[in-house]
Amino acid sequence: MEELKNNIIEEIASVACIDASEVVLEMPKDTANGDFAFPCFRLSKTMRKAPVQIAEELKEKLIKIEGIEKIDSVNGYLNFFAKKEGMVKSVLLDVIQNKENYGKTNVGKGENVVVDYSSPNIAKPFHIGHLRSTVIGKALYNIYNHLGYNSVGVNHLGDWGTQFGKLIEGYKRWGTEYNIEENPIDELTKIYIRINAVCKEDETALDACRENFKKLEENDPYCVELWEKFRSLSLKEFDRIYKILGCTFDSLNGEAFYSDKMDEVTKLLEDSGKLVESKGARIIDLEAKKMPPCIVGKTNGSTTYATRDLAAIIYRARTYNFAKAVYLTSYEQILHFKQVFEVAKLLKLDPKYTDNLVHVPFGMVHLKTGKMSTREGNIVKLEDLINEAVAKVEAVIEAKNPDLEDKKETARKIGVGAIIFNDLKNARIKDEIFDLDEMLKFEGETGPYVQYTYVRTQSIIEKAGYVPNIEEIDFSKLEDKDSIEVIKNLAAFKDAVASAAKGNEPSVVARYVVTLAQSYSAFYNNNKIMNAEKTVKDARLVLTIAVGIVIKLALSILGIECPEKM
RNA sequence: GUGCUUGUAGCUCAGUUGGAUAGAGCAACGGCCUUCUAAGCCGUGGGUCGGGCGUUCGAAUCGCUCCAGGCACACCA
Repeated sequence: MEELKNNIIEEIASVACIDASEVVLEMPKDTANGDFAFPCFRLSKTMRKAPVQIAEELKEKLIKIEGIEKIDSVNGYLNFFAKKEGMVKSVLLDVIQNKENYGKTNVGKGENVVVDYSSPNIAKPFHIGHLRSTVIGKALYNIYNHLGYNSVGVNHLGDWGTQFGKLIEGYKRWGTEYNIEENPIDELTKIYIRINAVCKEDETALDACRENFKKLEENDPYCVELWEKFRSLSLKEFDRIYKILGCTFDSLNGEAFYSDKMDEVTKLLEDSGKLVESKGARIIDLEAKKMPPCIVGKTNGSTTYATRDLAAIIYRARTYNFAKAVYLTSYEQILHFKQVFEVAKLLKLDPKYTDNLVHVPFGMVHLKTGKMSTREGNIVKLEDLINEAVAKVEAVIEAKNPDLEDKKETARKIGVGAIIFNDLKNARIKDEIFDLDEMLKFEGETGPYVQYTYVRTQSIIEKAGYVPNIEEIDFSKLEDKDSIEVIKNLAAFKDAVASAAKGNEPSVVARYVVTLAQSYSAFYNNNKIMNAEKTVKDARLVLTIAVGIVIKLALSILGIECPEKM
């Protein structure tokens, strides 16, 4: 398909005497306008002719292009009609021969991309707000891998900061009232909410919390012991959730990991001569960049989130020699990362690192009642959501396919898939209003719909009971409109992945796989496979196999599993 | 107040580097299961692309401006 496109581009370039980079081809929405189109309008200025005339002249000169059977000139457009059989053959061979490696490239040249994602706060519930960072990050991780990068997934745990001073203070005051061994996160959350309420009323309590954190930074044994306890109990719970989501990390180095790496940051910033004192705090002034100052040292001497992020940049540059480092957080932190990335330029790192720090912000999940806040206690825990989704899927299975084997496992894959897909299908910057009913719809542009389409392909392959020899397929049997639509969508996979990486936007792949599934469903409804004449049946089977491969591949890139039956 | 961001069908959203008649899903209505899984398919209705001005052969897309929502803006992360 790319080859065909390149042929056309080269021919146009040579005939029109322009550079190939100036030839931009489109894929017309309406198939009546061909498979590729070249708008001649932009040439009209330099060539001093009407677009229609240019198109006509180019058409006359373009005598023969490999793989093209017809060229039309319509209203200033040059429309190219591909030889269907060749196009069908090249696409299907590509998919069938490469299987799950279809569309893999080596543009990443094995270089490391650090993906900083998920990053929940220790001792707080893993709620539906954390889901976005986790699923978008995981998808980007897979997307970069597919493009030949080596992704490094870092869960930058929120395991440091004043919040631990608060928890320690709360535990000191009322620790015996709560059973944190039994139900760590829920109980710690109660303590957290309670101490926050106290701090709101009582400034001295807040000071005590800050003092606790300072002690923690200074390795006070009591504080460290409590911190370790909170951390390990929380991680145990997170592990359970990551397992359900099929999520793994290459590093769990959170903020605490950098607590002993701050001095170097401070030293480097001092050396830069840009570190100044202001109102008792140590800051980098960013007025020249039209930003508020970046605070790297608090009045009481302890560090900030920014300092730890700077230490992390140094550490990751040295450890991973990254080609790119992407950070997944909600858009609340846009300014923070702008500041940190600016200050990072003062750390004397090779610019190849500091020029490739990318914050990837995403929209927030709101409840109908407003913003979620652990402090206020109005959150939806992810695990509760997953349980509801799986329960609903189980009910659907019971109604539609009660004889299904492995109902529980299938329900898990579908329920979790529905939740993940729902979070990935829209542009990441969009806010989301949490609506359980909306989330648990399994019809239309949803995860279960795509999975269902995959299951249909597998069902047909199973029923056929054989795999046709690709060498013997008569690809001319797939020249009907439905088949061609599927073929074009199969070919579009590579662009979808590339464009998702370019914009750090997994929704492109999610949209893509829906489109592929839709085109196959239409094909499936309009064309009988099993009882077609043998050569037709074989050709359609190969198409079906290819669709199965690409749907499964695309979903796996999105971090979604496919049941074989449902 | 400053900066960023969002605004497209009743609802949720797509819309390639500006291109041909602005597309899906949901909801509504009407069809399609004695034949490969109806979690499906086909059809109908539904649009001042927030408003205005501008650039251009051509604007949902680019620029300016206004309106509306959201977020951030010194010791939370």
